[in-house]
Amino acid sequence: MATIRDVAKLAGVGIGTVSRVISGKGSVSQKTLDKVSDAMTALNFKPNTSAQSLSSKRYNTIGLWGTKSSGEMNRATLTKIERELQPFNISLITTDGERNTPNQPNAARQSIDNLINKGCDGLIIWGSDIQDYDILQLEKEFPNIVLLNHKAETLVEKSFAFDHYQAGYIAGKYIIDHGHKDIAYITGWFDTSDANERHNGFLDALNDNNLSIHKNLIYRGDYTFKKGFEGANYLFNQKESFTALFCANDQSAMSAISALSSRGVKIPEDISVLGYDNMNIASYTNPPLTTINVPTQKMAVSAVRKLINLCYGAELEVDYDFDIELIERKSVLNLISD
Amino acid sequence: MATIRDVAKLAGVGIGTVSRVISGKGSVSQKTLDKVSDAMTALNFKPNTSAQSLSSKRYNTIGLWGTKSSGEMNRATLTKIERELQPFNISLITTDGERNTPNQPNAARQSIDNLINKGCDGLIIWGSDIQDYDILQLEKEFPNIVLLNHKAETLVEKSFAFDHYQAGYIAGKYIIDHGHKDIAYITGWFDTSDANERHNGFLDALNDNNLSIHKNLIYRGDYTFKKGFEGANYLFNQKESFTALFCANDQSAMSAISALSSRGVKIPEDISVLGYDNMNIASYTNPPLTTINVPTQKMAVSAVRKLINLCYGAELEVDYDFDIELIERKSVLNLISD
DNA sequence: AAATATTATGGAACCGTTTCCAATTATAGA
DNA sequence: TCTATAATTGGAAACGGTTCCATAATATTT
Repeated sequence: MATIRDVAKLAGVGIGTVSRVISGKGSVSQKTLDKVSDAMTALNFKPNTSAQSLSSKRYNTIGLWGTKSSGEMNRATLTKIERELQPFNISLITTDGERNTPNQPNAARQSIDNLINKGCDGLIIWGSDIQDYDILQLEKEFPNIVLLNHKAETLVEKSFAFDHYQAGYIAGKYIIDHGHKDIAYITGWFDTSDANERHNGFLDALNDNNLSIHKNLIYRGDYTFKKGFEGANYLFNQKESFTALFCANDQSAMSAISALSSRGVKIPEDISVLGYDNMNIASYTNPPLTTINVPTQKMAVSAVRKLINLCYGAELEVDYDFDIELIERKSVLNLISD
Repeated sequence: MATIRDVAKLAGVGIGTVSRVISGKGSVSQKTLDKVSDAMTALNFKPNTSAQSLSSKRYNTIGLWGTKSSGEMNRATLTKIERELQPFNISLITTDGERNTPNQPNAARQSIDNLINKGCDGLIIWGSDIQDYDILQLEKEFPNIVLLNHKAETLVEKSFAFDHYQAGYIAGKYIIDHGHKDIAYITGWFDTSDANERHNGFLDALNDNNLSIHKNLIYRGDYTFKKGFEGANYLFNQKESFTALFCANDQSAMSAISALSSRGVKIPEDISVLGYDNMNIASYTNPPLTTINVPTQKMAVSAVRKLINLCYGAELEVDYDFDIELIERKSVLNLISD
């Protein structure tokens, strides 16, 4: 591999000049620029990134921290993120992060530190798999972070999330407004604040309308197809009947629909089902799934842009306002005739 | 940040000794080891990865090259890969790679070179988005590569794939063995050799049994839900009727089932549907989808291990034999009474 | 106890950049 | 033409590790 010195020698200039050409900073006359460029192509010179990082303390790399439980972290979003990074020639390092456990109360922070230590200029923290306290602490020591799909109160500028409470509320309101009074609910996994907010929003919407869910009609799910399927069967077997079912995500909604359909239940005539996420597939279930659109990709784009701004100073358009939209398809029946 | 020299000074030893402690190579007496370890924790010393890479030419990083079109690259597989890497403390850099186009005949190679240039010890090439010729050329210059979900004839040791032709053949055979003669087919996207092999395998199975598909019953899909849905509607409207439908992947199979179901078609009584991929959701469709299991995660694990072996010499168990398994669920009816 | 082999240690040189400053050259103004 | 100013240039020093060799300390053999 050719080094900067080889280039300098061939071009008949000093190494400082070559460095200036590489970075595009500092002034170089057109004549020398040409000489150096020629030498670089002649030698197929590629700057050594380790050397660059070592001396500049700039890594041109950002880290993505998230855990397997952040299931939404799908390839499409990852691609979106990479697309934003590409023009700046910034790499993305992904991690399979750890969550805190009673046994390892610092697991999250430690896996984050590991990631930083690999040489990241900044970090995207995906999801709510880490406590706010830890986030704030981290941010003090390492300010180049951005939160995706999670909001920390004192870090609004760096938080890219929508209002989960409101989203839950909208879901509840929609079901009520369609005349349903007997409602069942397959929950998600209650390990993050966001999940709890959505949950509370949903329940509050019912409360505010003097409705409540019979405790036998709440099934504790975990976002998986499996639990959605099992949950629907469980609920169907209760003596309490229901006309509407809210599922904490589309995956459980889809498998719940399958479970119910295969028992001869007509969706939505017998039971309405409302999902949450608006996955690609939601338009292609039978019936097409009414659900709540989660603007993950938009949030991801803005989060990355903000991070680029923090790390490298580039001024990019950043959005903090993410619409929660209820996508009306065919899986919820309106019981109110007007 | 503390450096190796700070540690050396505090521990009262030379920098070489500290380096030996870090790497665990070379001999260090227990006494000095303790002194150095203490100093390292006291100073919260973390070796600088750039400096390490610069001087050792080892990056502890591998790159994952794949394009958005390799849709299977889902979070679950990515997590599997990261899990294999973690014990060795190796990072993963992902890219959104480019494919060659008539305008940019070297796009793929160039995006690979970029990735290598970021500092990778090795590369996972995911999918068939690059021509064999380019792969062989690359491998000559940069031998630490491994192919995932693609087989290059002269690179068997580095190829981790199953036999797509056979998989297609099995699919065709299964449908025939269940007595179907009027068969429809929603294809995939014919841009990779693997897709073509699967296609040929499927068609050959029919051929070998003196069956063929009416040209009106072949719909050119692209693996998306959308095309599966549209394809099913298109096929249903043809005057030629059919009792079985093969879809090139589960996504199209699922949306095809939805489309047909919503038109009152009973699956599998009226039309049988066979998928391909065995996605998580396949067990939870209505009816549960009979499909062909693609051992993506197993292949990924072996591919990574082989790569670790190539890059770092570790001897790990590597598998080259990936079963193609037809998962029998409820979406294909047996017309043969016996 | 002396000779020899083995283990442990220190530190200079090096990896390939960036940074910074001093020196040189070009340009503009008087 | 002579300064003053600005643009351009060269290269030493620094970034923080690894490597390697010479040397010192210990253990083993005779």
